[in-house]
Amino acid sequence: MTATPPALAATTPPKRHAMPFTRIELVVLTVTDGRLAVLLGRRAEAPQKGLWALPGGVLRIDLDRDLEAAAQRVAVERLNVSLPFLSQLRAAGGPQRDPRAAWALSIAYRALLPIESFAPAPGKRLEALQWRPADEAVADPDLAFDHADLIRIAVETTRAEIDHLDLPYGFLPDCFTLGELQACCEAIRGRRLDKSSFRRRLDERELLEPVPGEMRTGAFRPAQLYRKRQRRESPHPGTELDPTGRRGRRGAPSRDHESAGRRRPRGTSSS
Amino acid sequence: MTATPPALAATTPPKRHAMPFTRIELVVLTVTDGRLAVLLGRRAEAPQKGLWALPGGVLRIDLDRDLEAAAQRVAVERLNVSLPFLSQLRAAGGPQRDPRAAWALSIAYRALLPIESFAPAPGKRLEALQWRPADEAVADPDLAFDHADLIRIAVETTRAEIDHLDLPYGFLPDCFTLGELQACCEAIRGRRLDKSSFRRRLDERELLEPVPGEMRTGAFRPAQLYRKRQRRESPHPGTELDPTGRRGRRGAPSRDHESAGRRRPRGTSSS
DNA sequence: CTCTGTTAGTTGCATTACACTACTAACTAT
DNA sequence: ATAGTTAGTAGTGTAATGCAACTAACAGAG
Repeated sequence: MTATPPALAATTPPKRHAMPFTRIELVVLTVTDGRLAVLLGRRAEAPQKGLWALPGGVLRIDLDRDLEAAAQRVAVERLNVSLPFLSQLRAAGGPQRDPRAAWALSIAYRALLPIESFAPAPGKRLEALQWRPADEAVADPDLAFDHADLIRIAVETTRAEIDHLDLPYGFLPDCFTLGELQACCEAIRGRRLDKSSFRRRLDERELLEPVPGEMRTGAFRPAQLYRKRQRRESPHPGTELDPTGRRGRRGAPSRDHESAGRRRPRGTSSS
Repeated sequence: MTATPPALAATTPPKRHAMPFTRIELVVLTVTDGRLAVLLGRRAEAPQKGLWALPGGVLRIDLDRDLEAAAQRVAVERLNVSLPFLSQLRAAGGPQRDPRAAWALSIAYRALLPIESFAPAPGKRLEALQWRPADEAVADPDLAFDHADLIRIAVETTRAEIDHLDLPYGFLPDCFTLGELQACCEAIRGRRLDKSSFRRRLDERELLEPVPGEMRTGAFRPAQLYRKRQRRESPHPGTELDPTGRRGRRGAPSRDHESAGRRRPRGTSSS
């Protein structure tokens, strides 16, 4: 193949081309009512005024230190909240995406939020906020722009993480029971999981540690609370030789000696 | 919920903010010499003139229909080739990334290329092209900008795909033998794979189909040629939320686990 | 108090997926 | 014919998982 001679290009000064209208869009997910839901805002201004859309805002190169900081700023401006679990989803761009500009580029970020510790309040340019079941939003033809596509990608990504046992800490409080964790994963995946397998896999991978003494006491039998375990450094990969096959912690946390929680057998000795 | 009155915002005219200097970077991978390699170009101009870097170019909103088209245009301009297997990797942005602009944004795309059917030729602004082993490039502190990071992400993504048995069709010709496929996967993963397991997994997932009658006859026993099988429609078996409403987390007496929908008959080897 | 319903947590077993080894088949070169 | 190399298949032991049954702990109804 013949290379196009770059002769003329060399003479061109560092010309400035017009740059795209660049925005951040937020796909904020939560688990509520046993289902995965996405936060939508009703647009208070044109274009697409009145339609439901993802919260988003323009990238401000005078304010934003990087893309993630931009997403945080947008979250504060539009939702009056900060998002601890942000991850970049993808970028979408083209000339037809937004009538405000000749060429619009959006970087979509995904956030996971536990709904109970989150009070969204509509901010600039939004009339109202609404949690919408994720599957419903993906199929909604009335969402503004290409936002249904972005939501679909966010949902697929999140579900794939669950299959990989990347736990959705973003949906959970600091401490949680295994039942709550499983229910959360089931809500995301959209199907029931097996309790035994689920716990065995968690145990083998040593992702969690019990919070000593802490139990969640509800209507029924109290449950041990767990929290995320610090990823141990693995400076010596593969040298974890342990022919016994015993993993770190084994057995029942509730049986974990007297230190863990109160043991108050019922009428066995008192009667 | 209480809507904050957008009083002041309404008075602001649709002010135009400065937009980031937006570029496309290409992480072009291939398999050569039994290893994963990445294509680097030596920069012919400032900044970082003379350093090895990913091929890339400025997004042209007057030319590019969307981001992928922009990546294709850049590939033609810089490498004189078109890239059939493109996928978006991620976006990176910040004020310190490129001295040419106050705020630089790069969208990185990954491409897979079979090296034999590809003749790269240095195009505009590149003095030379070079295939560099991927692991070496990731560890190279002399690469321009943050390109080593982008390469690392591309390599990790590609390796994860192999583990998932997402086959690297981009590295292969239309028809290939199972031995070639396995060698390719081994080069990407950087370790040997077991022939028996590899073929059994391929067979179970029904990813390939034999090209009838076609054999690759080389120095030794001829091998059957295979090609990618059209993805059969798999409308994700109805495991979406079951409408019984028993998902309320608390109060689900149902013992029924929604077990795997369709079961695949085993041993469907068709030889 | 007992009984019942519900969640927490464990155990055992069957099935499956996989790694490892070994084997047969087909071809070329000598 | 023999050696050498790749193609392709089969068996076997082990680990991962799916499934179900079991015990434990608690609240509330009666």
